[in-house]
Amino acid sequence: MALDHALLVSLLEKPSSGYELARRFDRSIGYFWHATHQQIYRVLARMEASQWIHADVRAGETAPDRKVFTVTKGGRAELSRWMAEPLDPEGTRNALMVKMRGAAFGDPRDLIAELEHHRATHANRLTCYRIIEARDFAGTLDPQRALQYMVHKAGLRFEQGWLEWCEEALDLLRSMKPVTQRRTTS
Amino acid sequence: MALDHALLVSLLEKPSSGYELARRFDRSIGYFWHATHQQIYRVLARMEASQWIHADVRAGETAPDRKVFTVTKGGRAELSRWMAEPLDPEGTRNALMVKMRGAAFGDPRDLIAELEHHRATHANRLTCYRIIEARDFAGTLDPQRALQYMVHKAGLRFEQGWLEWCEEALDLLRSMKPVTQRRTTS
DNA sequence: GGTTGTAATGCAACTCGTTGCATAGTATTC
DNA sequence: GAATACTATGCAACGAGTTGCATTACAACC
Repeated sequence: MALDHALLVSLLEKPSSGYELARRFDRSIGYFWHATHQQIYRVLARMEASQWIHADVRAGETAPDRKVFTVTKGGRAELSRWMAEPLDPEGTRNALMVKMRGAAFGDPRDLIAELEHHRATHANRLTCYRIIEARDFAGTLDPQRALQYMVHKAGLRFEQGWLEWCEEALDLLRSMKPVTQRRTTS
Repeated sequence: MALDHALLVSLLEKPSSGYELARRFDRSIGYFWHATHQQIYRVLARMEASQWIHADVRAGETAPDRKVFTVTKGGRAELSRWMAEPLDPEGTRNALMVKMRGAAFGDPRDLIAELEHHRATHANRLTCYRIIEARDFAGTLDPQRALQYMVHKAGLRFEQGWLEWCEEALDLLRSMKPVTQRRTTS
């Protein structure tokens, strides 16, 4: 599992409470890793028990006591251990691709609306990432920033890729005759 | 959940046994969906109970009785139901990106080997996909084929994207000074 | 003839991820 | 001053995914 390590990196970048992490995860590293507050709280509890992180309780400030977590030496050690361990490929999962192939067994044109929605989503994200790029990654960057930018660039690249693919797929679907009922090929 | 539906599509394309599905999943739809034989057997059992698929036991042929599954009318109905239901975005997860950001808290050059390995993997897959493209998707295609090709193209596009990104990231890492120990930014 | 390899199916146990709910204080709006 | 929304944390239960093991049969090798 790597949610642990994603959180360690995030906490090294900035010590935070669980709630704060949950929200930051919808941006930054979040392009490549999403987690709900539930998962985060559980993993934080586990990591505190393993003494990879240390909680600093700030009472009263806002509402219920805020627990701000910092990475300990043990946590840093665990992170380096994990960093050194080679990754295996990681299987992508994409239900849209399943739908594309499934479309052959119904009317392919029924997928048009879905694809248009995806195209719009990717276009939006792309715009958003470009704004962040201009704001946060202009000029010369220190090593940490440069690495973050490289991750950001992967985000840009993939949104762009999806966008182009959606266009291409829409062209295909629009060119197809309605109701191409196909039976199994067996 | 969509493993169910991925299997339905796969079975519509070609009725198969669990074992066969498990292997086919490492190719074709498998670029965008991976599952172990365990998951597959369990889902098949569940779907048989729901009468979405029907088992045809072929005894003796090979070793233990082979159960060849076919999609029933109920299964087709369920597939259309799912096809019509809109998808939500799907959060990607990529541990390599976590490592990239984590690299700022150790020696970034330690990641070079890892990235080279990824680059090689993506280059291999790309070659492999190109061979399949030339073999299976040349000339005019019927609607089902055309849809499969579109999925295949997504695979090509993303392998290409990763490959280029790996090159870019390697250039960055190689240009970085060894041992850039950084503390947290808090 | 015994070992190893591969096709084929499956159980059990565990961890990860998701969903729904609960609480509690603070801030804002009508 | 009551209702609504947001910050902040957490429990409980369930379902998805992973890992390790077990079984059976045929096929090939040495």
